[in-house]
Amino acid sequence: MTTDQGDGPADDDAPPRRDAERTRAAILDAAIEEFSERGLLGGRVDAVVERTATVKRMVYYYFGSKERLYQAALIESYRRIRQTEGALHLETLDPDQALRVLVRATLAHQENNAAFVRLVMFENTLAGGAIHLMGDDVRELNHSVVLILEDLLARGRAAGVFRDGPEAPTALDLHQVISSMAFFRVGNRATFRELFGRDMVEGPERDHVLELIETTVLRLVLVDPPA
Amino acid sequence: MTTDQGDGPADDDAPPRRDAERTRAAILDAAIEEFSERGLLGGRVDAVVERTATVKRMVYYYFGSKERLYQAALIESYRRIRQTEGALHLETLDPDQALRVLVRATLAHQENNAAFVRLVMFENTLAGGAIHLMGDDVRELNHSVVLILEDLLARGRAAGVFRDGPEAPTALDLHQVISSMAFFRVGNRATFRELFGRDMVEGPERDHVLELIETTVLRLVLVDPPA
Amino acid sequence: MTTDQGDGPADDDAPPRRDAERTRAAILDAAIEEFSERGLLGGRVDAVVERTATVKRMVYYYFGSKERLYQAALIESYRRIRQTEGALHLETLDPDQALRVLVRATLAHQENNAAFVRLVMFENTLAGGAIHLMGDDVRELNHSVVLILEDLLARGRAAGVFRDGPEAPTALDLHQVISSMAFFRVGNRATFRELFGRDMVEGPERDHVLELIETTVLRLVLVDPPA
Amino acid sequence: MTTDQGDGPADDDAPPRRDAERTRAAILDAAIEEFSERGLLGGRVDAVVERTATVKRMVYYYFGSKERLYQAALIESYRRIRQTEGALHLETLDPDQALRVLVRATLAHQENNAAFVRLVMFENTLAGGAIHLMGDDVRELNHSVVLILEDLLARGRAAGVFRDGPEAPTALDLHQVISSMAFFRVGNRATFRELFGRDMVEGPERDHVLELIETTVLRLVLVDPPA
DNA sequence: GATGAATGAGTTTTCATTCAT
DNA sequence: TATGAATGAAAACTCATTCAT
Repeated sequence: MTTDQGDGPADDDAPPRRDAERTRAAILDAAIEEFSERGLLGGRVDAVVERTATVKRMVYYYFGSKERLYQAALIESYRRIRQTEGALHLETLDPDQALRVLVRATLAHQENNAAFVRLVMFENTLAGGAIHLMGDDVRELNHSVVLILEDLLARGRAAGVFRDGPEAPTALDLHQVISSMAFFRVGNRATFRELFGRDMVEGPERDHVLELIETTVLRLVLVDPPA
Repeated sequence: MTTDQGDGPADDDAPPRRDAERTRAAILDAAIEEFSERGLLGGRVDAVVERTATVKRMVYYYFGSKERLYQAALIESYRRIRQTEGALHLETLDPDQALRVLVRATLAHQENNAAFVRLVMFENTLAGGAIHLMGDDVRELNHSVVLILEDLLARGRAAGVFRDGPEAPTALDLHQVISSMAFFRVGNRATFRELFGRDMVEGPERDHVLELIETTVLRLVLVDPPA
Repeated sequence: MTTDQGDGPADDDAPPRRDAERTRAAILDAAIEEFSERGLLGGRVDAVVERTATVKRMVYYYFGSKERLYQAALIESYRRIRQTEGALHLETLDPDQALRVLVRATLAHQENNAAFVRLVMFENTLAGGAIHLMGDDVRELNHSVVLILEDLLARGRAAGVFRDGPEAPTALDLHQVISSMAFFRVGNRATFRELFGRDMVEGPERDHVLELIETTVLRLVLVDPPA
Repeated sequence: MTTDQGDGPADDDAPPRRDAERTRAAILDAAIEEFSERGLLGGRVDAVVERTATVKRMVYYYFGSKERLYQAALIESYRRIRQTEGALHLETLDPDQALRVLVRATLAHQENNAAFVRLVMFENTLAGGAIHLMGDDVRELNHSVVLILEDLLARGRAAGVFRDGPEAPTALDLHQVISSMAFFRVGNRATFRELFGRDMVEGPERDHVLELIETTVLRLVLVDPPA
């Protein structure tokens, strides 16, 4: 996103190349790791630096404070997600198939971005809650998911396969349900495995869990769910 | 947990005598608050004590270390839940009604015990995850919910109102789905409100959200869900 | 020394028998252990109590303070040594044989009373040094060893087997040499073994070390030492 | 150990610049003093720092923990001894003269390095004993003394002045005997003075004690000791 | 831009000792 | 005489941040 690797341009002859950006990016990477593992309060600036080739002073040079570094890590995390999404081309699929694909994609995505999930969990545990999320772009980004769902629902209702009427779930409802189960799967994995012996992310029960979540969502919207 | 052991006298209103149990319980209460607000890493022993009439030394007198206090707080939190549960008498209700009541009770409970939810979230964010939950009693306690669900499912299937067969959800499946949505509602409330403008816990959308969750669970198990 | 075990007298019918003395003695025993392992500064009152059936308050009841308890432990330790000594009947042996016996007895004694040796070492490491040894009885007790040596030396000189004259060692000289080697053997055992691989107290080199020390002392006083 | 690494400039009298080595060395010096006076358990990090121009934080910056600082002090102490030794040129002296010089040098050395003796005493009083001495360099260093003694003994035996045969003392034997008396003189000085009125280190009996120790060692090895 | 040394305020933990019964 | 609870002072250790080069 920021580093300019490889095909790089212009001033390659200046001995200290764009090390600035590289250093900044390296710190950010390390911060995402550190904070996603221990949160804002538990994460240590020293630990961030140790994951890096630079020294502590640079953190303050580039980010000013631990808190601002945390915020930068959070935003960067959201940004990376946006890149991954989008390319599902759900509009070419039947509504119910499209919904299945979306659910599976969401699950896969959070599975591959546990760091992101953890960051959001930490964010929610902070006093005021969600304080560091400022920025309309983040809000806008997340809204796009709702738009996709809205289109999906409209097509499904038009086709008569999705429920309609005042009782039927809205796009935001669907997003809430999907997010709930996707988050819980990754975020509460440890506790759930410890207490009930089920690993929702890896191992033999993984497929069953994915099926379960997909089914739950589909039965919520389908007019005529399969037995 | 409370005082008045056996031979204890009547005058409970006497000036606060030296009372080990009372002191211990007060520290534990304060710890649940503090840790649920800031987590193990963020919580401070000083802050725990400030919520109390005792001094810091007593924390170490009774609990040994900050970590052991945290663990005690976690276990006590689980214990309190058990007390609330159980008294629902679900066996006297029709299966589908019973399931509705159970869902609503779970939602209400977590709503009233945000501290508990937050503690579990913090627990899941810790390195190894769920490390502090050791103790079979906690595991056993949580298992009771699954047993209740199993009975419920059996009755519903016998009555022909709940789905049956290899595709049908198990008791643990149901528990996972219910927990997912109950946890997300309380645990991710801040982020969700910030990003989508919906407050899942209080305010005008509260009822809609409760309906949504109940419907999601019911449609998952009902053979013939209402339109 | 203090406890009154068994053949005990008088008021045996009073239900709480001489528990006072028993408690005091138990604390003293525990204190000797604790302080000989960790010294005055390193020893903890809690640890003393844990080696006992009583509680911490009793330490203060009987001894007033940690320091006074330490002092009591030190004195008691010296007292116990006195009991062991004395019964060697060296006067019935030839002077050189008597000296050999005395050396061996000293070595054996310190080997069996590592706690005592350690207490003395700790005492010497304390700031002022030997501050807690006050009491003429202790001084007198130790002087008895010198008297024994003086008698021994006189007999040996009279018999012409021990060196005489201004160059010859005095009784105190002998005591110093014997004590040096006896103390070092027990007190510096760990370091010496670590650095030179020789265990001076146990194992295959033990006999050699005992021989060495005996020889060193004997050659110092004998007029005509064996080749 | 000292500063002025390589490119360093000339002005050594400039105001105390930021100098890592200097700070580290100052802390180490202070630690040797503090720990030799009070031991690992009794020594306080605050007290170490007070002997210094730096602050407590630096102890942890450079040494990590109190225990590691103690260990560094112990090793540094051993290192300093090595520097003092070696330059005796014993090989140019007659064997018996050389042994006398070595004994006197050892005594003088420990007299001038009471801190070292005390550190070793403390080390021996610690639970496991000599635990902090790890490091082959320390072991190797100490072994050099034995090598010197071995050379000395060989020369003396060849010259017919030192005892030979299975009964004769080994180099390690000699080292043990010398160390015993040198250690006792400094380490048990306080107790010995208190109990027997003899100050082995200073005062009128000093010379007598040095003579005594020298004689004891010499008579152990000489074939034909003087009357 | 980059770097290692330095720092002060805070945080957990320990420990001898006293209180109330 | 015995006991468990309580406590304040001090100790070890941590951490975000800044200084000097």
